[in-house]
Amino acid sequence: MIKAITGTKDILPSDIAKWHYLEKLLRETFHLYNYKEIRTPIFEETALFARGIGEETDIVGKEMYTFKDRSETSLTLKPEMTAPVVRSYIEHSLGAQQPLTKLYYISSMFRQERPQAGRLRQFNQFGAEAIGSKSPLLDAEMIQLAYGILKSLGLKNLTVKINSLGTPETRETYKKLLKKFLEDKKNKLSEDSRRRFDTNILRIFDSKIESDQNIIKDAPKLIEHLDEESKSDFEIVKNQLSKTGIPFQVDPTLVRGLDYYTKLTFEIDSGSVGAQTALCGGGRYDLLIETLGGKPTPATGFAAGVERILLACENEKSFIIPEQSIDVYLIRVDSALETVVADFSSDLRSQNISCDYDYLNRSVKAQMREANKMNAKYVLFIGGDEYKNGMMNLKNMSNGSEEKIPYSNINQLIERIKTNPIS
RNA sequence: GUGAGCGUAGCUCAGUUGGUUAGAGCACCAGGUUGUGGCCCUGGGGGUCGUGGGUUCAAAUCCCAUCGCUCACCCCA
Repeated sequence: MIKAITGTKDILPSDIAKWHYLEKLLRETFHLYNYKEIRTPIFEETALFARGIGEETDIVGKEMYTFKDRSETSLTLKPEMTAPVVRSYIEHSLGAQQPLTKLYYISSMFRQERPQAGRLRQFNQFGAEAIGSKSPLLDAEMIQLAYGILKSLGLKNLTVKINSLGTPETRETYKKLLKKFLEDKKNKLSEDSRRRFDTNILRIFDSKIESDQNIIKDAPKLIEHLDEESKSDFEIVKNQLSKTGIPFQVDPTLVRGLDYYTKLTFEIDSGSVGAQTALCGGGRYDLLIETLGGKPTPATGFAAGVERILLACENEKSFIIPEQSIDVYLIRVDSALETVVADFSSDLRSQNISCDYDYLNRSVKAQMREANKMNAKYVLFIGGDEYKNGMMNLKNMSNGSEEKIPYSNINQLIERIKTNPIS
């Protein structure tokens, strides 16, 4: 038997409803904030991610699905969406049409990691990017937007963490400071952290190893060495969050694994999804556009994991999807009337009435069971004596009542079904 | 890449110290008055016990290998 590739999942009809529910909520919410959808190709030139995300990141270093096409071009299945969106923004000069571009997306991403709870190799993210403004109000809006969506889904167990990484200049100054502090303690650090010392020293804060944490806890904090603008922007974000009633905590160790972040970064965690707690992560990336060849343009955004969110919703039973139903199930009492039933179905469907019937030549009892299983609101019996007298039987499945309707008057039938909805 | 746990019906699982034709619940199909659902009752179909090898008179059960799944580490959504 051929099975789905490791780390990929089928979304079966039995659980598609909650995806639709979420997608509808997303489109409505993004519209509320005036974001427009963008769709980019599933793969890109590898260089886009190498340059955009950063050569030293885990994503680029070991997680990408990279392959060569027949012309030997190196291609990569997108592991995240910010770089492609920025590429598209530059390529089509979206910024020339208006100074601020607000975009959202819902799409599959690919990363070759070992799967576990809340982690897949093909997974879906939704997110937003606002390109063209350095206003911290926009950073606050991102958090508000993401947090609002999670709240709308009924999620409770949420933590919003924020931090500021400052401008590149202050970050460089700070890195030197940190390097100086850690210099003589370097050989006490774990192997991973010693490697980070040279590649990306800030990520040492991410280490979960206790001995590392003991060393790093007395280190100077980036947040205490911010430049004036980063500092005041951070204050504005915090004020704005407080005003909109979003609970948050400042986490000076929140250093995200993508190199392009500047100033504000944030993460929304859930306690309901296993070890992978981050439902959503984002922040400001004022340098990325020029890194990818565009004009220097400030930008901010976030990405959220659909599977993780749905997992949290499932575990918290945060929302309930109503059962699916159809309006009418047509039952043929005489097996000779198959084509009559088919014709009636066409008529009903053309009038926007959802219906179905038995294609397996089963007994009336079997057809009734089927109607019941499909949550049909009505059953229409066709055949027998009524049919000979030009009538058919319409049965209301919630109260069991039946009424006769002339076979020739389909309008009366449609009227009945439409004006007599069962709540 | 590293570590741990688990593979028996479509699903959830039972299966004794190795011992007849491998079971249950749910789901599916048929029937329970000639043309009517849910509840209930009766019957039925469906399994290479993940795969390959080994031990044995005898393997779902013991041993080895292999594949797959799950969870965790790393990191991230």
